[in-house]
Amino acid sequence: MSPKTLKIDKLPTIRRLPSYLQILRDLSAKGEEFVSSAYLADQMQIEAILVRKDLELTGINGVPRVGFRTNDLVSAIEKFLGWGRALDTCLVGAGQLGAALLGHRELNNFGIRIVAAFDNNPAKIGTSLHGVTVFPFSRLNELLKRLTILLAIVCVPPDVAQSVVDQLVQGGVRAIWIFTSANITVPEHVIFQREDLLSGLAVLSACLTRKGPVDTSA
Amino acid sequence: MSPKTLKIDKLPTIRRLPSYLQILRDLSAKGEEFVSSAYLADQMQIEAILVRKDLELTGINGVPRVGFRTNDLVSAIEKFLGWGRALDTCLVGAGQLGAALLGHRELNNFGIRIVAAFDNNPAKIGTSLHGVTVFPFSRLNELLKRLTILLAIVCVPPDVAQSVVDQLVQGGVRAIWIFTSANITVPEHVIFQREDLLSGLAVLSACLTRKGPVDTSA
DNA sequence: TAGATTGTTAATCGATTAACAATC
DNA sequence: TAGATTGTTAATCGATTAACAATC
Repeated sequence: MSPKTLKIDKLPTIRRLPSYLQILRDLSAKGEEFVSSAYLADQMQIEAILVRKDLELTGINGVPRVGFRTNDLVSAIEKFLGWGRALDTCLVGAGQLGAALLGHRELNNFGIRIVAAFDNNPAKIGTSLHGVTVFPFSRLNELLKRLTILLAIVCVPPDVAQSVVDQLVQGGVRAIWIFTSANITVPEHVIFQREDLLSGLAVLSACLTRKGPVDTSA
Repeated sequence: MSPKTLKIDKLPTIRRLPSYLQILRDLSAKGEEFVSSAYLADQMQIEAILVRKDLELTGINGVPRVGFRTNDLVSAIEKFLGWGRALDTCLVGAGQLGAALLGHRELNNFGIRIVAAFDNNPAKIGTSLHGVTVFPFSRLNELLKRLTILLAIVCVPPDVAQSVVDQLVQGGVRAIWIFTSANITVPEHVIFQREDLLSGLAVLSACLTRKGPVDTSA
């Protein structure tokens, strides 16, 4: 019954791929031809064996005593994630968080290109944020189809989130990345991923509390 | 050797606690005295048994045939996370993302209160963002100590991230929540949590790619 | 009492880690 | 060749799920 937010194999590994990619691109830019699992492990602050396991997923074989070919890993990861060519994406809800995402350089360097923004704030409609034009919600359906957008980023207030998502689905969107903590449902064929900022904070404050907030020893 | 980003028990459960809390507060506001694991499971889109396992961590016992006392759960979770009383926090880097976090209502309803912001942009220094004054970096150390800030949120560009973190540690900060994807190290006694936006997107695009981007069947 | 829901104990599943063989 | 690093296979660990007893 319960739709399960997203059921996919090797989730932890996939979540780490963008970090690998970032490191690998840096190395590549510096002209480093090879990289060892030990180096990546150090950068990622995980164990080397876990790196090797993760890289298995890319299908790239390393060379004993030498390491992995940096460029091969870069392209394999990009391919695995479908980030080879940037995916056209739209942003719904161009408030402060939405605008921050539009301007987020890393985001636009990795996998997606935001080609349109939607907001119902009259002051924003028609303006351009980080080079992306803001359209009213009323044009959502038309533009989704014209631009064949498969992935949408949603940053609207909780009370309109479900309605926005419904419109996106109607417009043919296949994947939704949502930053609103409302209870959303989508049809079977649509995938969605909620980004929950609070969960990271929870981990941090739980640790802080465990340690005792005023433990002043080293 | 490797410092391990954060080693803590029941991590997945802790990450879910804020979502529970949100739902429970809503129920509480509506005057619902009891809640069943089945209801929570439905809202969270997970299995009921997992909810019961999660709630074990709070130490609250349910009543067979009736459910859990909503208010008891709310306070137990708040207590567990140390969110009973808001923790004074500062924000370093009041760029677009930083400003968005400052204005993020949920964040300020849950566990933390941002009492100061720091940025080196002269145009921002001395102004107030969402009611929080922006100070220059040069006053970091002084204010951290005066305000006894234990937790800091970092939204600065990668190239200054380590230096900012070092200053925070020097100023007595014990926990750092960082939104920059640079390789950061902190001393043993400081905990930090990196928020990696890209990892959520990776999951989404990996799924989208697996399904085939133009699979137009139902 | 009967029945719904919790709590407990065991089973399963998957991720991480360890040990070591393979290889350039 | 010797040695460093990968790849493989097995062990461990922890999270989720299942089965069912306990209880109001």
